Amino acid sequence: MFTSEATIESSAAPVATRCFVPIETHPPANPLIEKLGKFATLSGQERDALDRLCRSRKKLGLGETLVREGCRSSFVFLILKGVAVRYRYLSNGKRQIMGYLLPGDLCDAHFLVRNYLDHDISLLTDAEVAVLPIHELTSVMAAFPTVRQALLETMVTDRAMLREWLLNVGQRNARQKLAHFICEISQRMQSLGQVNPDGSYSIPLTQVELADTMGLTVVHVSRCLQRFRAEGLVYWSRQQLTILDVQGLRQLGGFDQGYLHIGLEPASRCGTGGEVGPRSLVAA
Amino acid sequence: MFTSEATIESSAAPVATRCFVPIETHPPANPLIEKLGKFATLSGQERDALDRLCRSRKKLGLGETLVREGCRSSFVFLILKGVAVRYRYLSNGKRQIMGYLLPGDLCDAHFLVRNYLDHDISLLTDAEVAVLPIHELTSVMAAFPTVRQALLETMVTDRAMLREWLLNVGQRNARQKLAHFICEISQRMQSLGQVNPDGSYSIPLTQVELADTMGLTVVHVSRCLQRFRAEGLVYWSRQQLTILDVQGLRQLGGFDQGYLHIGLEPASRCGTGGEVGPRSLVAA
DNA sequence: CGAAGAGTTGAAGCTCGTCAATAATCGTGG
DNA sequence: CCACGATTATTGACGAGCTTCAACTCTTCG
Repeated sequence: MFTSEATIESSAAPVATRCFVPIETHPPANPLIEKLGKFATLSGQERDALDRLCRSRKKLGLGETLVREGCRSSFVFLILKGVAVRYRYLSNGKRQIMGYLLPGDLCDAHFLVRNYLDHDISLLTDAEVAVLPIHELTSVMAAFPTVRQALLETMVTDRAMLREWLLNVGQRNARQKLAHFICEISQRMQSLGQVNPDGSYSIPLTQVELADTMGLTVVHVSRCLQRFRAEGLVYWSRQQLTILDVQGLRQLGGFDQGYLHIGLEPASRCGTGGEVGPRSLVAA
Repeated sequence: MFTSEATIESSAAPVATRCFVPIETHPPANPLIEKLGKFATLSGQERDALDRLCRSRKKLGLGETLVREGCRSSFVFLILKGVAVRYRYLSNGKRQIMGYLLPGDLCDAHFLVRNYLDHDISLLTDAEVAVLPIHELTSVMAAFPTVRQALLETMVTDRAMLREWLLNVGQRNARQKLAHFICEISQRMQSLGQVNPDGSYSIPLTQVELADTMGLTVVHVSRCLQRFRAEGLVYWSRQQLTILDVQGLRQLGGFDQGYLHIGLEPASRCGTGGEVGPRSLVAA
């Protein structure tokens, strides 16, 4: 039942799996370049500059905190390998997870403005990060407008993801939330090429993280996941995620995927100059 | 009630009311300048450029839609007077409100990147807006780095507010959500000087908006508000908001206010260069 | 005045949280 | 290698918070 699904990706059609690893195939490629490459075409010069920017690397262990609320730093971290999580605690001990950082993601945009962080970021896995000096990053942005533009786009994308999460947490029920989130995270993993040969994903999240992501309790998450399994939708166990029924899952979660801006050239769907439409309050 | 509004500034004006209206007092001041002025000190040249940018104005009516999902435009709207709301619908008819736009706020950052909007924005009141041609805006940003920086900050602030909302919707119960939101919106109104002489606020939101903001039903919002009233916390009726117990409300909602970045020079609270702290998973 | 929107109230029920106990799994050290 | 504690996952019983449905009132506005 679920091997059949799983093999779809790997066997016959590797297309979806790696369509974002254009030319180079050497494993220790720079994930930042790959990521920005999705938003703009980078020249050799620009790629070199980015490579130089990431030269200082560091290995860190599971559970370490990258940035802490209220801190300012003259460095920005770039995730090279591993997964980090961004979150805030409430005084009552509850935690809201605000995002997951995968390879290629920057530990925040405070390089854009003098601004301290309002949350923590820490590691869900052992990881390797690059430590970018902000002033160097700034110079690169100044020297290469394309790079700056691409960086701004990552920020806009990030915000789009936040809005999507708000929608998810605010308006959907537990099953839908989970379904949507699973679609999102697997999509991101896929765009990074991090799909196992059997079509599953290795995602280092426990049910605790899932719960704190969607404002649910662990108990309830557990029950939902079990039902997913029983229904043949998703098999998530031992941090191995296998999606058995992609269609069903997307439909349940109302997942669109456009907002992730992963290598999609947004078709200009509608072009009403500065016109303001007539009164219209979209009747639900 | 609406005219008395304008006199607030001049009359007996309590301190808190006008601490963000530095020098000029002519009523039709440019709200964009005032807003950016909170992030940076603008030169006369810069102010002129911004004024020129906003020269094309337009009056619009309640319920009109400023921007529509999926559209791209070569203009950006700036709210001069009135209130707009940003939202998305789910296919099941549920709506999540993603933000409120008050005078001085820009109808989005798609001027930064070639990027279509993933939501609608429409008016909760009659309003006056300025229509900024994106290419002009871009030139101004190029010519005046200070302005660009300030604009980026508004974007970062916007994102901080989104995170705060996510926390709110995800982790608090109905009363806390409401309390938090009321703190936020009143704070923003206050920073705009839009406080009535009696200390109340005129906020054009119905309970429907409140519900869609926090992922609750109108019925439940109604009950909560009534209890607030009974408890002497807040009196919100007929779009007139009076906060009776600021302390109590803030405590209930866990409201901090720092994230709004309203005229606060962020003290560099903590200065650990690029150091990575020791393992520490903050035990709740 | 009549219609439409906004707010209120009550009853009933479902989703999800809470509490608590048990398994399963993992990392660590003896 | 097995034993140990710690984390993670599962299960059941129970209850609370919030939703749903429906009726009714009040206000606004043409």
